[in-house]
Amino acid sequence: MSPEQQAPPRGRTTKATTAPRRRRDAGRTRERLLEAAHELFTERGFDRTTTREIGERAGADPSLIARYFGGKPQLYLATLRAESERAAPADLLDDERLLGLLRKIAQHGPGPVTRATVTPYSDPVVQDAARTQLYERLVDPLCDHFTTDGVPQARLRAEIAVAALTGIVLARDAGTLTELSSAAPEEILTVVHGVIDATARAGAR
Amino acid sequence: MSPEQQAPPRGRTTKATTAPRRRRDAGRTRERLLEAAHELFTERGFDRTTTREIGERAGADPSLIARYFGGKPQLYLATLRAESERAAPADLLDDERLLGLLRKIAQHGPGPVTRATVTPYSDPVVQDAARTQLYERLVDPLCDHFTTDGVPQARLRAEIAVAALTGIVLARDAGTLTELSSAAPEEILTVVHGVIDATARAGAR
DNA sequence: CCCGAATGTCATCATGCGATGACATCACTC
DNA sequence: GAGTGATGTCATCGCATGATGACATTCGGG
Repeated sequence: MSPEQQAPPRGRTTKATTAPRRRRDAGRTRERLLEAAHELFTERGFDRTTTREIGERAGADPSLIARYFGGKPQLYLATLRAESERAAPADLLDDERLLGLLRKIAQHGPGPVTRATVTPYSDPVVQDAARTQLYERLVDPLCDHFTTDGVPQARLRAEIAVAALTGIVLARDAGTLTELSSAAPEEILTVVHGVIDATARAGAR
Repeated sequence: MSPEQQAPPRGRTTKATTAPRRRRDAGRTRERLLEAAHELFTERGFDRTTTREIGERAGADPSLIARYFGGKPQLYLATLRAESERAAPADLLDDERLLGLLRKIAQHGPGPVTRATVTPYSDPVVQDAARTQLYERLVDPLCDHFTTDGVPQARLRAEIAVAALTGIVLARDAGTLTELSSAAPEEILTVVHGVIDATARAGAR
């Protein structure tokens, strides 16, 4: 077909140093699979993502998913773990951090954890892992904040705040609500902040 | 196999009156399929629901779905239409109506329209139909309210309010956030109202 | 240089899905 | 009561998916 697809442009690496430069590198392949999986799970959710797609994007054979991770659900779990190591707990009450979060999501899409908030997954293990992440990163920090501020029903209100934020972020990503989807993070920051703030103040006025 | 599965317990209906009592009734079967589909689409979403399940719950053969509706996507569309005929536009700013909405959702689960807000569907026709419903029933009424109240960015804010509400309702249904899921509609009404209210007031303080 | 393990590729299987069409059964009209 | 279209049942197809194992290739150590 395409002339591009010629013989591998291999520089015949003179065997070179016994350096980490390997053409076959399981570790690297594993990483690429993980990355591709994270992207696709983020874009389409767990169910709509196929192992073949993951393999294609990672430039690896789908069968390696089974070999390296055990299967698609285990790959998903690995994705969650990787995400949790990278991301620090977010302070939703800090405008700057909130804006950062919105920007990051606008750029990279909501994470699998976010999606799991509103979409129950088939595999209970997967569902549970996602929930743990959600609490550690969003609910608990906000709940602590509310508690120290003397907000009643701190936990319930924190959960409502996170749920509302999740809805906003996911709707933005889904494109169902046109103006919301096309608005820049800065444009919605004020309102989103107001929403989160309202969960703390409602009724206590 | 099982003794239960004996000859059809047919009461030999003496032919009886020429009354509407028919053993074969396409209209009724269609209805049952529609009901079952609505329930299942509501519980698990479009993708996770199979035509065989729908048939089983409806007590009808799955092949009738193709015959009566054209296929699974068309059945989904019929579900949306049926839902739209039943449900009137909801006024999210009225506490009583909002409570009624929350109660209804707590009882029957969120409708397919609600779910479509945050989960893009594969079929664009389906997605579009869901969006139309969403605007007519929730966004537009709220937007009008905001406009007459002189709220700036009425449309954007209305969309954010609907998105937030959707997140709350779906998270409640998903069971991911424990306290939110177990709370009664009355318990969260105040906070939810505050959230919607906040979309109008934020920044204009 | 050679061997065994690690790594990657490929063909294939089993399963579940939606769809289709052939066939059986019923209901209504004449 | 015979015929005809409507209605329901069943077997099966084609397709996509995740998984599996056989095979090919490469790497690294002896």
